[in-house]
Amino acid sequence: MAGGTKRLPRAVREQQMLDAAVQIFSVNGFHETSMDAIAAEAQISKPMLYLYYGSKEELFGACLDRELRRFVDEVRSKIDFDEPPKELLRSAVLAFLKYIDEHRASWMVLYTQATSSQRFAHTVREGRERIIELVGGLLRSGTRHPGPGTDFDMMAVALVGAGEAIAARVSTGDADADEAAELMINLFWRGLKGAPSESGPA
Amino acid sequence: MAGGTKRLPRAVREQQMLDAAVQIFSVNGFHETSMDAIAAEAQISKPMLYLYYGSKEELFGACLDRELRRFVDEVRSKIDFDEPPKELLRSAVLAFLKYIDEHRASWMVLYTQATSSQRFAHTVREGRERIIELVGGLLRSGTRHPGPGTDFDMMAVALVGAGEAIAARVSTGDADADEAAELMINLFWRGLKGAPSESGPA
Amino acid sequence: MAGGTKRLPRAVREQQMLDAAVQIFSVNGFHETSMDAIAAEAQISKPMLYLYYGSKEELFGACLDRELRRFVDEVRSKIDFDEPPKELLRSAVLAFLKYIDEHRASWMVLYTQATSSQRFAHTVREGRERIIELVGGLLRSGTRHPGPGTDFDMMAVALVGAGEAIAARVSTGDADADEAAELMINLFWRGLKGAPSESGPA
Amino acid sequence: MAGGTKRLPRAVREQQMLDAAVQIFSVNGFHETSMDAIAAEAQISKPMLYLYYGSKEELFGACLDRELRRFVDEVRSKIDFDEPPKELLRSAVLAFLKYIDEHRASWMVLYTQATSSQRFAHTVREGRERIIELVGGLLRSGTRHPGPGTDFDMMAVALVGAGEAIAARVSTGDADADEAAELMINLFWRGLKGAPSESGPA
DNA sequence: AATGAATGAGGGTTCATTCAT
DNA sequence: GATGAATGAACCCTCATTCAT
Repeated sequence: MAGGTKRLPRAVREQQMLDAAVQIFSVNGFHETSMDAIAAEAQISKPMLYLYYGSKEELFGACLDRELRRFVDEVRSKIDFDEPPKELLRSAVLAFLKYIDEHRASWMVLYTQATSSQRFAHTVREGRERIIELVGGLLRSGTRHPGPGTDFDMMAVALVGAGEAIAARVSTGDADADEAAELMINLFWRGLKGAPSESGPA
Repeated sequence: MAGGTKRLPRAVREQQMLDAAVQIFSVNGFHETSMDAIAAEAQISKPMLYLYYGSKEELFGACLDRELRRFVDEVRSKIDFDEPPKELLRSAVLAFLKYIDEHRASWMVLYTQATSSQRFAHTVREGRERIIELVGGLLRSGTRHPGPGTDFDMMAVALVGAGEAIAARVSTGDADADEAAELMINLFWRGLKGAPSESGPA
Repeated sequence: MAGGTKRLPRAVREQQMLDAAVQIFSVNGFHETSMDAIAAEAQISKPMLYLYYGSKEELFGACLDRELRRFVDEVRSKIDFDEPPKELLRSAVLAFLKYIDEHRASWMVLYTQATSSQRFAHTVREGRERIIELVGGLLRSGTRHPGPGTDFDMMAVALVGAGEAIAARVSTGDADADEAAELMINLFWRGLKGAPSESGPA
Repeated sequence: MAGGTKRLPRAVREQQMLDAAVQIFSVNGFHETSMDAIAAEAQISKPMLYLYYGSKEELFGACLDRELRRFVDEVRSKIDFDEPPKELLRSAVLAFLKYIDEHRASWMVLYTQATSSQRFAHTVREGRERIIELVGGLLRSGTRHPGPGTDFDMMAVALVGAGEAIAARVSTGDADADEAAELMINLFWRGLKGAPSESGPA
């Protein structure tokens, strides 16, 4: 027949499927997405999905893995550890928010979806931990004389959490990536005391 | 008969059901929770759930409503707007984290679960907005001479996001509520520059 | 309390319930009617229905019995066996169609509903048989010299069937009871040969 | 693995399912038939029913459509409009009753069942109307000099109604198709006056 | 006499998953 | 290599029916 049956190398097929899966998962969420829908979006048959990924969960996991890796790689590539700390922080925050801004549908929602099922807490937590470690490292390396009890990791947790929240606003178009980055940097660098007005609270 | 099957007034049963539903939903998530499981947990029959709440979605919505209201009420009740700003901030952060700490299973996971289904984004978003407004108000009222472009709401978004991230750590037992509160307060009040060591980054 | 609990003599209650049941059954059909709906219509509680009628089926049966009896009684009362046959036939047909016309919602639909479940075939069939016997008797008594093979009962079956079909038209307002009666009488009395034109088919 | 589970082309399965559905629906009625029962009768799994027909209602509708079409086709094919009117009438009545006689379980009960749910009144009414139009056309074309007020359609309604009633007797085995046809033809052609005895009523 | 509270049982529907071709 | 055909297993929901008051 003319239409459907194309022979594609494995790698291409895999990406094609992941693209479709990410797309549909990000729109409908894990549970509300059917394998039929993904197969339809990928323009292949369902058994192919199972042949390549084994199960819906594994497919979703593969989506998470790819997107998280892409995200980490992207952000890593945008920062230069030789920069002075403040620039480093700015670069990282900007890279983070820019990535979110440019990959709304895929990453942000997928990230959200993943947290919904205990089954993927592992993957997401790991991804988030990697980011937190990255940020924690930034903080540690940027601090000349750290106090003995300074919990850089927990600070990184807060930073990343704030980043995610701001990112959610960015991803919905309710905030501008650049402005939000500036705000975050100021906020974290100088704290509430160092609000833009330079006057600070009492 | 032992003691299970009692005639209870409507109000009591309602709470009993909500308690069970919150418990199970928080552990398994919305989609992975069956009405059977909730009924079993509440030690009642399934039709009762439907008689009182109409559908699984409505039941989940009722859970959300109750927990969010409780949370907001609790935090609100713990802060005193007449305190000086720094104390105010401390009170709020502490109240927030304490609440999470004491209602791990229920609130935190339920909060997370709710974001998984597009259908409840509304409710959760509203709840979160109420909190953000609360925090935004704190900031506004605590700042003597705000700069003209100070975006208190976006700052509140960041703070709440950071709080949620820290809260997640608290809720999993990976952080102590009091210590985490202290860290957050310092972080936000003085920024990274004013890290506990008082020495700050380069 | 003020409102609900009224003491009514048994007979009154029974009729009140049957009225409600007939009303709802006739609108929604047997299977699509819930006992709740009937109780609500009758403004009593469900246990009362069960106390008086035992089950949904028995209640429906009671409805059928009452309506069928009323119908037969009504038609019987309108015809006078001393009239000449043609007048007798006219009276019967008219009484039949008039009754339908005046009890559309109740009888016609209930009659229809009843045929839907094997369980009530009995009651309905019996009722219909009584009518058919009545009509068959009319025919028999009206025929001076019946042929040996004349199957008056089967003729009555046909008459009643035609009557029901016409009645359905009457009950939906698509036919006028008087005109329809005239047509039926002519049709049956003279057959197609004796159509109104008096000319008849080839 | 005896021989049940075969891969069958779509068209074959469709008929197989309809056959089973007609069979079970006709015996138990719409509401009292479960999809499980139909699936069991068709020796397939329930999801197949849903894959092919979407819902119980649609499946029932498909049954109705097929059976009504078959019926109309069959009766139409058995009559020849070039015959003289009386023969035409006889052919039609015979074809009608023969069809019923040969398709008792399926058609007659299905026809009856369909009237039980408001949802299928439409389909059945349409089918009946088609038949009535057919008969009305027969009458019209068979009458040389119709009177101005002759309501052939209403006469057709009566004829079809009588036919259905007779058919019910035939379908239960309480009447012979041929004898019943003869009776109907005589009755309609000559009316009660022209009863078999040729003597007629007073 | 009357009812609010409660449930056992079952039906329609969907989906992830797997054969057989 | 690729797929149309098929299903087991659950899940949501409803309803006739019955206690306990």
